[in-house]
Amino acid sequence: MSNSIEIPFSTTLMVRDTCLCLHVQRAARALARLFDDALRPAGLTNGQFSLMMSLNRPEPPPMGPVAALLAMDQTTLTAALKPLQRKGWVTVMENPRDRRGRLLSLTPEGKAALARALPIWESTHAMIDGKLPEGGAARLRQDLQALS
Amino acid sequence: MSNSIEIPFSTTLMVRDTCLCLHVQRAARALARLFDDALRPAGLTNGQFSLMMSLNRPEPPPMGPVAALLAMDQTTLTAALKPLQRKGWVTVMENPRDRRGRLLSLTPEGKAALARALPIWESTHAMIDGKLPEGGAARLRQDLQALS
DNA sequence: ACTAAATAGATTGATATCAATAGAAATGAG
DNA sequence: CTCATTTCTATTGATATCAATCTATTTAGT
Repeated sequence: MSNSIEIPFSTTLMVRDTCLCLHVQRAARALARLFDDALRPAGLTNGQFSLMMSLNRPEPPPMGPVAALLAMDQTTLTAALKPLQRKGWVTVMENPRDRRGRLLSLTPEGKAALARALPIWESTHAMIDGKLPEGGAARLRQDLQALS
Repeated sequence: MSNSIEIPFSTTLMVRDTCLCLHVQRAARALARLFDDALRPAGLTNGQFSLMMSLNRPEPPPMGPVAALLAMDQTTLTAALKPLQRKGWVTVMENPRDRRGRLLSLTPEGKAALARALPIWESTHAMIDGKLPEGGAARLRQDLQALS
Protein backbone atom coordinates (compact mmCIF):
# COMPACT_ATOMS: atom_id res chain seq x y z
CA MET A 1 0.00 0.00 0.00
CA SER A 2 2.98 2.33 -0.39
CA ASN A 3 1.20 3.98 -3.28
CA SER A 4 -1.71 5.05 -1.13
CA ILE A 5 0.02 8.35 -0.37
CA GLU A 6 0.58 9.18 -4.04
CA ILE A 7 -1.52 11.89 -5.62
CA PRO A 8 -2.31 11.15 -9.27
CA PHE A 9 -0.80 13.47 -11.84
CA SER A 10 -4.30 14.24 -13.08
CA THR A 11 -5.15 15.65 -9.67
CA THR A 12 -2.07 17.85 -9.81
CA LEU A 13 -3.17 19.20 -13.17
CA MET A 14 -6.65 19.84 -11.83
CA VAL A 15 -5.37 21.74 -8.80
CA ARG A 16 -2.96 23.79 -10.89
CA ASP A 17 -5.68 24.74 -13.33
CA THR A 18 -8.45 25.50 -10.89
CA CYS A 19 -6.87 26.80 -7.67
CA LEU A 20 -8.10 30.34 -7.25
CA CYS A 21 -5.48 31.04 -4.61
CA LEU A 22 -2.70 30.12 -6.99
CA HIS A 23 -4.24 32.13 -9.82
CA VAL A 24 -4.54 35.19 -7.61
CA GLN A 25 -1.00 34.85 -6.25
CA ARG A 26 0.38 34.55 -9.77
CA ALA A 27 -1.51 37.58 -10.99
CA ALA A 28 -0.44 39.46 -7.88
CA ARG A 29 3.22 38.73 -8.55
CA ALA A 30 2.94 39.60 -12.23
CA LEU A 31 1.09 42.84 -11.62
CA ALA A 32 3.46 43.79 -8.80
CA ARG A 33 6.42 43.39 -11.13
CA LEU A 34 4.67 45.36 -13.85
CA PHE A 35 3.82 48.31 -11.62
CA ASP A 36 7.13 48.16 -9.78
CA ASP A 37 8.97 48.45 -13.08
CA ALA A 38 6.78 51.30 -14.25
CA LEU A 39 6.94 53.19 -10.97
CA ARG A 40 10.67 52.71 -10.44
CA PRO A 41 11.56 56.09 -12.02
CA ALA A 42 9.26 57.68 -9.43
CA GLY A 43 11.14 55.90 -6.65
CA LEU A 44 8.35 53.79 -5.25
CA THR A 45 6.87 50.32 -5.50
CA ASN A 46 3.29 49.36 -6.20
CA GLY A 47 2.71 48.72 -2.51
CA GLN A 48 4.20 52.04 -1.49
CA PHE A 49 2.08 53.78 -4.10
CA SER A 50 -1.11 52.18 -2.78
CA LEU A 51 -0.18 52.90 0.81
CA MET A 52 0.72 56.53 0.19
CA MET A 53 -2.36 57.05 -1.92
CA SER A 54 -4.49 55.73 0.93
CA LEU A 55 -2.88 58.33 3.21
CA ASN A 56 -3.84 61.22 0.93
CA ARG A 57 -6.88 62.26 2.95
CA PRO A 58 -8.12 65.40 4.64
CA GLU A 59 -7.54 63.86 8.09
CA PRO A 60 -4.54 61.67 9.07
CA PRO A 61 -5.87 58.15 9.70
CA PRO A 62 -4.71 55.75 12.43
CA MET A 63 -2.94 52.56 11.45
CA GLY A 64 -5.71 50.06 12.03
CA PRO A 65 -8.12 51.30 9.36
CA VAL A 66 -5.29 51.70 6.86
CA ALA A 67 -4.18 48.12 7.42
CA ALA A 68 -7.78 46.97 7.03
CA LEU A 69 -8.21 48.95 3.82
CA LEU A 70 -5.13 47.35 2.34
CA ALA A 71 -6.14 43.95 3.76
CA MET A 72 -2.73 43.57 5.34
CA ASP A 73 -1.60 42.61 8.81
CA GLN A 74 -1.00 45.53 11.15
CA THR A 75 2.58 44.42 11.69
CA THR A 76 3.11 44.49 7.95
CA LEU A 77 1.96 48.09 7.88
CA THR A 78 4.37 48.99 10.68
CA ALA A 79 7.20 47.53 8.62
CA ALA A 80 6.04 49.08 5.36
CA LEU A 81 6.06 52.55 6.89
CA LYS A 82 9.73 52.37 7.86
CA PRO A 83 11.30 53.02 4.44
CA LEU A 84 8.75 55.74 3.70
CA GLN A 85 9.57 57.46 6.97
CA ARG A 86 13.28 57.26 6.19
CA LYS A 87 12.62 58.90 2.85
CA GLY A 88 10.77 61.67 4.60
CA TRP A 89 7.57 60.97 2.69
CA VAL A 90 5.39 59.86 5.58
CA THR A 91 5.17 61.00 9.19
CA VAL A 92 3.93 58.86 12.07
CA MET A 93 2.76 60.87 15.06
CA GLU A 94 1.16 59.97 18.33
CA ASN A 95 -2.59 60.46 18.42
CA PRO A 96 -3.27 63.10 21.10
CA ARG A 97 -6.77 61.70 21.61
CA ASP A 98 -5.57 58.13 22.13
CA ARG A 99 -1.95 57.83 23.08
CA ARG A 100 -1.85 54.18 22.07
CA GLY A 101 -2.54 55.12 18.48
CA ARG A 102 -0.57 56.71 15.66
CA LEU A 103 -1.71 59.09 12.96
CA LEU A 104 -0.26 58.70 9.48
CA SER A 105 0.20 61.57 7.08
CA LEU A 106 2.09 62.45 3.93
CA THR A 107 4.75 65.11 4.01
CA PRO A 108 4.85 67.75 1.24
CA GLU A 109 7.70 65.74 -0.30
CA GLY A 110 5.56 62.63 -0.05
CA LYS A 111 2.70 64.36 -1.80
CA ALA A 112 5.04 65.55 -4.51
CA ALA A 113 6.39 62.02 -5.02
CA LEU A 114 2.85 60.70 -5.21
CA ALA A 115 1.92 63.36 -7.75
CA ARG A 116 4.90 62.35 -9.90
CA ALA A 117 3.81 58.72 -9.72
CA LEU A 118 0.17 59.33 -10.59
CA PRO A 119 0.56 59.71 -14.37
CA ILE A 120 2.66 56.53 -14.41
CA TRP A 121 -0.11 54.71 -12.59
CA GLU A 122 -2.66 56.08 -15.05
CA SER A 123 -0.86 54.90 -18.15
CA THR A 124 0.07 51.53 -16.66
CA HIS A 125 -3.45 50.93 -15.45
CA ALA A 126 -4.90 51.89 -18.81
CA MET A 127 -2.60 49.37 -20.45
CA ILE A 128 -3.67 46.42 -18.32
CA ASP A 129 -7.27 47.55 -18.46
CA GLY A 130 -7.04 47.16 -22.21
CA LYS A 131 -6.04 43.55 -21.82
CA LEU A 132 -9.42 42.70 -20.35
CA PRO A 133 -12.63 42.39 -22.35
CA GLU A 134 -15.17 45.20 -22.27
CA GLY A 135 -16.42 45.63 -18.72
CA GLY A 136 -13.95 43.02 -17.54
CA ALA A 137 -12.20 45.32 -15.10
CA ALA A 138 -15.32 46.13 -13.10
CA ARG A 139 -16.31 42.47 -13.11
CA LEU A 140 -12.86 41.44 -11.95
CA ARG A 141 -12.88 43.96 -9.13
CA GLN A 142 -16.24 42.65 -7.98
CA ASP A 143 -15.08 39.04 -8.05
CA LEU A 144 -11.91 39.88 -6.15
CA GLN A 145 -13.82 41.84 -3.56
CA ALA A 146 -16.07 38.86 -2.98
CA LEU A 147 -12.97 36.93 -1.93
CA SER A 148 -11.66 39.52 0.55
CA MET B 1 1.45 77.47 -6.71
CA SER B 2 2.46 75.31 -3.78
CA ASN B 3 -0.80 73.44 -4.18
CA SER B 4 0.12 72.25 -7.65
CA ILE B 5 1.64 69.09 -6.15
CA GLU B 6 -1.49 68.18 -4.22
CA ILE B 7 -3.60 65.31 -5.47
CA PRO B 8 -7.31 65.88 -4.85
CA PHE B 9 -9.00 63.55 -2.41
CA SER B 10 -11.43 62.56 -5.15
CA THR B 11 -8.52 61.23 -7.17
CA THR B 12 -7.39 59.18 -4.19
CA LEU B 13 -10.84 57.66 -3.91
CA MET B 14 -10.87 56.90 -7.61
CA VAL B 15 -7.49 55.17 -7.49
CA ARG B 16 -8.43 53.18 -4.42
CA ASP B 17 -11.66 52.00 -5.99
CA THR B 18 -10.37 51.19 -9.46
CA CYS B 19 -6.74 50.09 -9.14
CA LEU B 20 -6.62 46.51 -10.33
CA CYS B 21 -3.16 46.04 -8.87
CA LEU B 22 -4.38 47.01 -5.42
CA HIS B 23 -7.46 44.83 -5.73
CA VAL B 24 -5.37 41.84 -6.72
CA GLN B 25 -2.81 42.41 -3.96
CA ARG B 26 -5.57 42.66 -1.38
CA ALA B 27 -7.26 39.51 -2.57
CA ALA B 28 -3.88 37.78 -2.68
CA ARG B 29 -3.17 38.67 0.93
CA ALA B 30 -6.65 37.67 2.09
CA LEU B 31 -6.59 34.35 0.25
CA ALA B 32 -3.06 33.63 1.42
CA ARG B 33 -4.12 34.08 5.04
CA LEU B 34 -7.19 31.94 4.49
CA PHE B 35 -5.30 29.04 2.97
CA ASP B 36 -2.37 29.41 5.35
CA ASP B 37 -4.73 29.10 8.29
CA ALA B 38 -6.49 26.11 6.79
CA LEU B 39 -3.28 24.34 5.78
CA ARG B 40 -1.42 25.02 9.03
CA PRO B 41 -2.40 21.65 10.55
CA ALA B 42 -0.78 20.04 7.53
CA GLY B 43 2.41 22.01 8.16
CA LEU B 44 2.57 24.01 4.96
CA THR B 45 1.61 27.38 3.57
CA ASN B 46 -0.43 28.14 0.46
CA GLY B 47 2.73 28.88 -1.47
CA GLN B 48 4.40 25.68 -0.35
CA PHE B 49 1.29 23.74 -1.26
CA SER B 50 1.24 25.22 -4.77
CA LEU B 51 4.94 24.66 -5.24
CA MET B 52 4.89 21.07 -4.05
CA MET B 53 1.80 20.31 -6.09
CA SER B 54 3.58 21.61 -9.17
CA LEU B 55 6.42 19.18 -8.45
CA ASN B 56 4.11 16.17 -8.38
CA ARG B 57 4.90 15.04 -11.92
CA PRO B 58 6.16 11.89 -13.57
CA GLU B 59 9.49 13.58 -14.38
CA PRO B 60 11.40 15.95 -12.05
CA PRO B 61 11.31 19.41 -13.66
CA PRO B 62 14.15 21.96 -13.70
CA MET B 63 13.74 25.20 -11.81
CA GLY B 64 13.11 27.58 -14.70
CA PRO B 65 9.79 26.12 -15.86
CA VAL B 66 8.56 25.80 -12.28
CA ALA B 67 9.31 29.45 -11.59
CA ALA B 68 7.55 30.39 -14.81
CA LEU B 69 4.53 28.29 -13.95
CA LEU B 70 4.21 30.00 -10.59
CA ALA B 71 4.98 33.39 -12.19
CA MET B 72 7.69 34.00 -9.63
CA ASP B 73 11.27 35.15 -9.90
CA GLN B 74 13.78 32.35 -10.12
CA THR B 75 15.58 33.65 -7.05
CA THR B 76 12.32 33.47 -5.14
CA LEU B 77 12.02 29.83 -6.07
CA THR B 78 15.56 29.14 -4.88
CA ALA B 79 14.65 30.66 -1.52
CA ALA B 80 11.27 28.95 -1.32
CA LEU B 81 12.88 25.54 -1.76
CA LYS B 82 15.13 25.93 1.28
CA PRO B 83 12.58 25.25 4.05
CA LEU B 84 11.09 22.38 2.05
CA GLN B 85 14.52 20.83 1.64
CA ARG B 86 15.16 21.19 5.36
CA LYS B 87 11.89 19.41 6.07
CA GLY B 88 12.96 16.60 3.79
CA TRP B 89 9.98 17.05 1.51
CA VAL B 90 11.79 18.15 -1.63
CA THR B 91 15.10 17.13 -3.14
CA VAL B 92 17.20 19.30 -5.43
CA MET B 93 19.63 17.34 -7.56
CA GLU B 94 22.03 18.25 -10.29
CA ASN B 95 20.76 17.59 -13.78
CA PRO B 96 23.13 15.03 -15.34
CA ARG B 97 22.20 16.28 -18.82
CA ASP B 98 22.97 19.91 -18.02
CA ARG B 99 25.17 20.42 -15.02
CA ARG B 100 24.09 24.04 -14.65
CA GLY B 101 20.54 22.92 -13.92
CA ARG B 102 18.73 21.33 -11.01
CA LEU B 103 15.93 18.79 -11.00
CA LEU B 104 13.24 19.15 -8.36
CA SER B 105 11.32 16.24 -6.92
CA LEU B 106 9.15 15.33 -3.98
CA THR B 107 10.36 12.82 -1.44
CA PRO B 108 7.97 10.11 -0.22
CA GLU B 109 7.50 12.21 2.94
CA GLY B 110 6.77 15.21 0.73
CA LYS B 111 4.18 13.27 -1.21
CA ALA B 112 2.61 12.13 2.04
CA ALA B 113 2.45 15.70 3.36
CA LEU B 114 0.90 16.83 0.10
CA ALA B 115 -1.66 14.05 0.27
CA ARG B 116 -2.60 15.12 3.80
CA ALA B 117 -3.02 18.70 2.62
CA LEU B 118 -5.16 17.87 -0.41
CA PRO B 119 -8.50 17.39 1.39
CA ILE B 120 -7.92 20.68 3.23
CA TRP B 121 -7.36 22.40 -0.08
CA GLU B 122 -10.51 20.82 -1.48
CA SER B 123 -12.78 21.99 1.32
CA THR B 124 -11.23 25.45 1.50
CA HIS B 125 -11.45 25.91 -2.23
CA ALA B 126 -15.05 24.77 -2.28
CA MET B 127 -15.84 27.35 0.37
CA ILE B 128 -14.41 30.32 -1.52
CA ASP B 129 -15.82 28.98 -4.76
CA GLY B 130 -19.23 29.26 -3.16
CA LYS B 131 -18.67 32.94 -2.51
CA LEU B 132 -18.62 33.66 -6.22
CA PRO B 133 -21.68 33.75 -8.46
CA GLU B 134 -22.42 30.81 -10.74
CA GLY B 135 -19.58 30.43 -13.22
CA GLY B 136 -17.69 33.21 -11.47
CA ALA B 137 -14.67 31.08 -10.67
CA ALA B 138 -13.94 30.19 -14.29
CA ARG B 139 -14.49 33.78 -15.34
CA LEU B 140 -12.19 35.03 -12.60
CA ARG B 141 -9.45 32.60 -13.59
CA GLN B 142 -9.71 33.79 -17.17
CA ASP B 143 -9.52 37.44 -16.21
CA LEU B 144 -6.54 36.82 -13.94
CA GLN B 145 -4.76 34.86 -16.62
CA ALA B 146 -5.19 37.74 -19.02
CA LEU B 147 -3.14 39.85 -16.62
CA SER B 148 -0.26 37.41 -16.23
C1' DA C 1 -11.43 55.10 41.94
C1' DC C 2 -9.85 50.16 41.03
C1' DT C 3 -9.14 46.44 38.53
C1' DA C 4 -10.02 43.26 34.57
C1' DA C 5 -10.62 43.13 29.81
C1' DA C 6 -10.12 45.02 25.41
C1' DT C 7 -7.57 47.73 22.03
C1' DA C 8 -3.51 49.92 19.33
C1' DG C 9 0.95 49.29 17.92
C1' DA C 10 5.81 47.51 18.23
C1' DT C 11 9.18 43.76 18.18
C1' DT C 12 11.05 39.33 16.91
C1' DG C 13 11.64 35.49 13.96
C1' DA C 14 10.61 33.01 9.86
C1' DT C 15 9.47 32.94 5.10
C1' DA C 16 8.45 35.47 0.52
C1' DT C 17 9.68 38.69 -3.02
C1' DC C 18 12.62 40.77 -6.35
C1' DA C 19 16.89 43.60 -8.28
C1' DA C 20 21.60 43.36 -8.93
C1' DT C 21 25.22 40.62 -9.38
C1' DA C 22 28.25 36.62 -9.81
C1' DG C 23 29.54 31.87 -11.05
C1' DA C 24 29.49 27.76 -13.81
C1' DA C 25 28.28 25.31 -17.78
C1' DA C 26 26.41 24.94 -22.41
C1' DT C 27 26.05 26.98 -27.06
C1' DG C 28 27.35 29.26 -31.25
C1' DA C 29 30.32 31.86 -34.51
C1' DG C 30 34.49 31.72 -36.67
C1' DC D 1 38.62 23.99 -31.35
C1' DT D 2 38.34 28.66 -29.12
C1' DC D 3 36.24 32.32 -27.29
C1' DA D 4 32.31 35.26 -26.76
C1' DT D 5 27.63 34.79 -25.67
C1' DT D 6 23.86 32.78 -23.64
C1' DT D 7 21.58 30.08 -20.18
C1' DC D 8 20.78 28.22 -15.48
C1' DT D 9 21.15 28.86 -10.86
C1' DA D 10 23.02 30.93 -6.32
C1' DT D 11 24.07 34.87 -3.30
C1' DT D 12 23.34 39.34 -1.25
C1' DG D 13 20.64 43.10 0.27
C1' DA D 14 16.33 45.37 0.73
C1' DT D 15 11.51 45.21 1.39
C1' DA D 16 7.02 42.48 2.26
C1' DT D 17 4.34 39.26 4.89
C1' DC D 18 2.45 37.16 8.89
C1' DA D 19 2.31 34.54 13.67
C1' DA D 20 3.43 34.98 18.29
C1' DT D 21 4.26 37.86 21.80
C1' DC D 22 4.85 42.09 24.32
C1' DT D 23 3.88 46.96 26.19
C1' DA D 24 1.13 50.88 26.84
C1' DT D 25 -3.30 52.82 27.02
C1' DT D 26 -8.15 52.99 27.10
C1' DT D 27 -12.57 51.15 28.42
C1' DA D 28 -15.86 48.75 31.24
C1' DG D 29 -17.59 46.62 35.33
C1' DT D 30 -17.91 47.20 40.12
